Amino acid sequence: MGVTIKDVAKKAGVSIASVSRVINDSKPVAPETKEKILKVIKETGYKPNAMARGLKKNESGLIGLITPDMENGTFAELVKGIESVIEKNSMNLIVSNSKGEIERELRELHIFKEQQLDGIIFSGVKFTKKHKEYFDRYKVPTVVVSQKFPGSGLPYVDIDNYKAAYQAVDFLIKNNHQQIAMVRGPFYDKSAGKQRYNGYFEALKDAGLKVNSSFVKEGNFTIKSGYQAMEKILSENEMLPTAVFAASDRMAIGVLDCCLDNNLKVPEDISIIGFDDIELATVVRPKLTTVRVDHSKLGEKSVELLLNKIKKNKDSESFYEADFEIVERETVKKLT
Amino acid sequence: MGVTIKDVAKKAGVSIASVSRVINDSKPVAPETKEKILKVIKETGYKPNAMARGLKKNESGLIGLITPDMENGTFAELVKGIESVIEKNSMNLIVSNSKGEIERELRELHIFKEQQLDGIIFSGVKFTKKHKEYFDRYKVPTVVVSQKFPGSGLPYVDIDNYKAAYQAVDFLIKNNHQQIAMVRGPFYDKSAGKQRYNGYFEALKDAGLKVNSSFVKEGNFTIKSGYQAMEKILSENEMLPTAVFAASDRMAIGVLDCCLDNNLKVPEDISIIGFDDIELATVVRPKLTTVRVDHSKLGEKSVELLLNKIKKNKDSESFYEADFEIVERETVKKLT
DNA sequence: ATTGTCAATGTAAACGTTTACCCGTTTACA
DNA sequence: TGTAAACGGGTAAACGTTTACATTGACAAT
Repeated sequence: MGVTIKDVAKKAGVSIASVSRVINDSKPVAPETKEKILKVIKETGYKPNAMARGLKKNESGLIGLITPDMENGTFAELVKGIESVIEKNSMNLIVSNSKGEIERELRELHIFKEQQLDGIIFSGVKFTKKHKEYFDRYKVPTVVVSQKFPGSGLPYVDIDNYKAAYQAVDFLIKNNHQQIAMVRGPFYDKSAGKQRYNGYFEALKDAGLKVNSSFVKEGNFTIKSGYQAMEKILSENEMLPTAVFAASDRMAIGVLDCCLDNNLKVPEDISIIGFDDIELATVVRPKLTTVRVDHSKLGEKSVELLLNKIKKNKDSESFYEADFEIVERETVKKLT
Repeated sequence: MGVTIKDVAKKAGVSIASVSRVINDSKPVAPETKEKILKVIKETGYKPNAMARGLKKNESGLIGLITPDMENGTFAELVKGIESVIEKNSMNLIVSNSKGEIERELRELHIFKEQQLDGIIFSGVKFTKKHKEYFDRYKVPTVVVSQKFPGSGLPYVDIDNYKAAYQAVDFLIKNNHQQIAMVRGPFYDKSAGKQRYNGYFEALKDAGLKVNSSFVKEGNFTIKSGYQAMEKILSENEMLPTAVFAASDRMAIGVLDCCLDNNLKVPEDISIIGFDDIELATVVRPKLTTVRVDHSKLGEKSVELLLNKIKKNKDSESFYEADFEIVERETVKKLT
């Protein structure tokens, strides 16, 4: 179909080896020959066939990203970070949405194996026996992002979810809140969702506050689920919390919506703190106080770790924990 | 490295041809043989190498998406639509962000050619001579999405931007607004941004309203640019508009923010209508009245068109125009 | 018994590269 | 001047598939 290395070689009156050498400059070739070849390449618009090259060199130049959710507001930022370093290494990014379904996730992993991806950035929701089998068998270089999966042996890039949650709740406590509710995410093994809950729990405990189980409700990180969780908290408790910690900004927004719809003023009647600091957090009124996580950085770091792993760089870090920071905006009130 | 078709063949005591036949079921093979082969495949975890296959069959199973912006709130939805149909055809999606820079865009296109992508979904910002050269030379099947590029000869999937803008402004007029400002996007050729402005212009003209050039300011589709555009409108005019039409929801949110910061009540003092209906539109207070565009559908349709083009389906549509609809929320007030 | 047909399978070429190996010329140095 | 090293460049094998073509054997029809 297109023009191949043979065509170029013939037209330039050299062997295909020479052409290969100039396009990769893998070996010196005489200036005149080089020029001749370059000229033909320009004329014909020749592009080396990545599949043929990949087959031979056993690398595809492709990195895969599996996420459970592309609409959570952090995805774009994550991809931005990933792309920035992928681009520098002239690789390409394949994305795929598992929708949080294990079956789909596994299927994607297998497809990625077939496609001969050089590495995978994996933002899974759970690490099952099947995952283990997969990674044991195929050994595709992989790094986990925004999650940890201890015991999987996979390097990860994340923040310290426990610590971040602890500090968020502690921030509330320092503002004299005592009745603190939480809208948490689902629990899986040692997942981020679980860690954030642990942080909440310990912060309360350390402050000598009792944790009230009807104050914690589960959501699934969507705005709607945050709304519904807050509805439950409102209806099930006579004495309302003075503050709520949501395990994601989207859920926090749902909480906020719910409060507003129930004529609760934020932060006068009730304070809210979120998690992530997505763009939404700053456009909502009142603006959301939250825990800032630099997802773009997480993206960058995960590719860097992955690239190290691909190059079998033995003494490379096997994890990275990014900083976080509480950003005060308008949804937390200091009680007197 | 991994297990290949040869290994499977040897272990099953058959020829590689037979193995190939069962994994593709391209030709009948005796049930017992088949079973034997299948068993070995399962045992060894054999996966066909997509690069080898692709090289031979001259197709990669890869579709590329180029967008200028992944953080505009429509991207996730678009990709969702794209993925849903790509998945059905067991293909994979490569994404790439041009950041609206022509150079980068062109570079991506060339990389896509090298990677032997089967097709490209192109959301460009401008169609230059270099684009034309590229498509003329390489003939990679391509469909344009959320844009048109008449004269490029490329099929497109979009809405009728002119009509949609016209109706949005007409909606304002029907609510008795007469002083209508617009925050428009940048103009390129016959771009969507231009079309939306034309719709605004004509709607005013048809209603016998004069268009006031200090009422129209340019943004670049970000929230911030919307804010700044509105600041200009506010500062440059003694008599303020009673309504503003923003060419995207994000800019509309910027406008809203600016109004709020300037103690203008929305919609009491000023009405706003946006464009796109991204999720943000519903979480902002007051909730944004806007023109709903189904980006997920646009995504689906663009892959469908692309697949037709790849299969050289001659009598396939060469464009698709999706519906849109005005969704009334809380930012437009009916004047009396 | 001979031929023909058909199904199942095998053989080998081809896809477009990279690269180990080889060969011929030139250069450097004793 | 002779020999070795260095250099430039060509040949061909290999990467893991698919597939056209060839082969085999079984069975039916003559």
